[in-house]
Amino acid sequence: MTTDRAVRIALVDDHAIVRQGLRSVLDREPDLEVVAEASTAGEAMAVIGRTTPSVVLLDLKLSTGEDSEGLDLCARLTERCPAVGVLVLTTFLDDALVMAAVRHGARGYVVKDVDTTELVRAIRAVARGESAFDSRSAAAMVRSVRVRPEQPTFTEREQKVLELLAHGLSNREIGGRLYISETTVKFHVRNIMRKLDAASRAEAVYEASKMGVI
Amino acid sequence: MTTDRAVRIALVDDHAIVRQGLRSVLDREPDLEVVAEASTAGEAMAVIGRTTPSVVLLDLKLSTGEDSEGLDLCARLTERCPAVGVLVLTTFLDDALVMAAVRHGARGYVVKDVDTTELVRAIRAVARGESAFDSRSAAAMVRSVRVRPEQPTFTEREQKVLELLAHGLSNREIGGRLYISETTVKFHVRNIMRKLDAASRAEAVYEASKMGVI
DNA sequence: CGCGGACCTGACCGATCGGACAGGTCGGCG
DNA sequence: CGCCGACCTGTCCGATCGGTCAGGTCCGCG
Repeated sequence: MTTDRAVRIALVDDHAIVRQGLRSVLDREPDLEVVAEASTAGEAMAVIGRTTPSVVLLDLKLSTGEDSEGLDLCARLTERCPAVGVLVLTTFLDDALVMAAVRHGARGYVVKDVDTTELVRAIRAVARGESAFDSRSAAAMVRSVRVRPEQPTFTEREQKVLELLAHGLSNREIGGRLYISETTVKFHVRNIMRKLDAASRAEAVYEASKMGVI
Repeated sequence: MTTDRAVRIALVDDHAIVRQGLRSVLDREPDLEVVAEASTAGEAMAVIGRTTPSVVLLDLKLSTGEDSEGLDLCARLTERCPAVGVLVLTTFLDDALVMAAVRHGARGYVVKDVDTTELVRAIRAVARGESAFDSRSAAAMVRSVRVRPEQPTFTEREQKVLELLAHGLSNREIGGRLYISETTVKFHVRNIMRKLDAASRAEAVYEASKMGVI
């Protein structure tokens, strides 16, 4: 009768051996129950729809070797079944991949060589609706998000201009908003572009956005 | 003789009571040692330079009530002393603030009402050079990073144009790069702007960058 | 076999941009 | 005091953009 209280888990990994290993690890935990397995994205969608797990352990590298298949599955899963939490479980750590997984709806990211207690802890966290990242994955997110140290500094005025620039305002409109002339705005825009080494306002906005200045 | 192996900690919080509370909690852990306290940013910089802690517990809300003071301190700390790990410890959870802290060099973020074991675990993780976020902070990062579900889809061509757009190329240059005419590029740019509801290419790049399309 | 979608191309025009001049004020700092 | 940096203003011009017409091909889907 622990069934209705147990965390229902689906395993999505193209390696049967890995699934078997996970199953044996998780079977030792009385509150965890593996209710489904799948080796491909299509299979996963079908079986998950039937078995309604609360957590999906997903290896992004599926048969095709393309990450996109796993990411795509991740996005479709979280869209169709918002109740299920996707916990990505991969062999290698890739900074960009962590970010990509999160963008596609994953609620956690764990590298396969963490010890089992940490994996189990992550699963329980995701089941509770929380997020779970092992320390290296968290570090990867930090690296992806953190600004570069050589970040140029902007004056207050440039900062304001930059924000309005990003929102698509023309020089004249920015001038009106800041009570300065269009010419002055062009002056600031030029300085901004110079500092960011950008060839156009579009690139300036891109660089500034990347480094979190906006 | 545990001193040279202990994690040296600095407490930066403008409330003496909070510092006292933290100190009593951390004193119970034999491997943790509070070596410095500070209530203002200036004080913190001075005392941290002298006592060389490996972890700084930082409350972003300092006396001024402005987050910027704490963020600024965070940035200066991590710049001047890359060896110290800043673990942000705040009362309230603010999605934007988590991101801001990370951007300014923080290696962890914990809300004050976590239980002490989790706090201690986070401190040890940061001391080891790892990252540490409690589950709600991690969730905040996820929310900040995740794309909105209403994200428009771009055709392959639009995707390419968008990338070159972000790198500051003009329509003509993009056309040259993709072996299509300038007119065609303008056609794609218009569609991109329409999909992103942007008034200019600059705003289009900003929106696309925000949602991780580029 | 039509229909739509993605993709491609042309011409035209006013608005805007990017860059180059040439100025100005104000406060801080040596 | 003179210098510098942030900020402000102007004029001029060619390049580019944003928008609007008008067309076209190719392919998949009903």
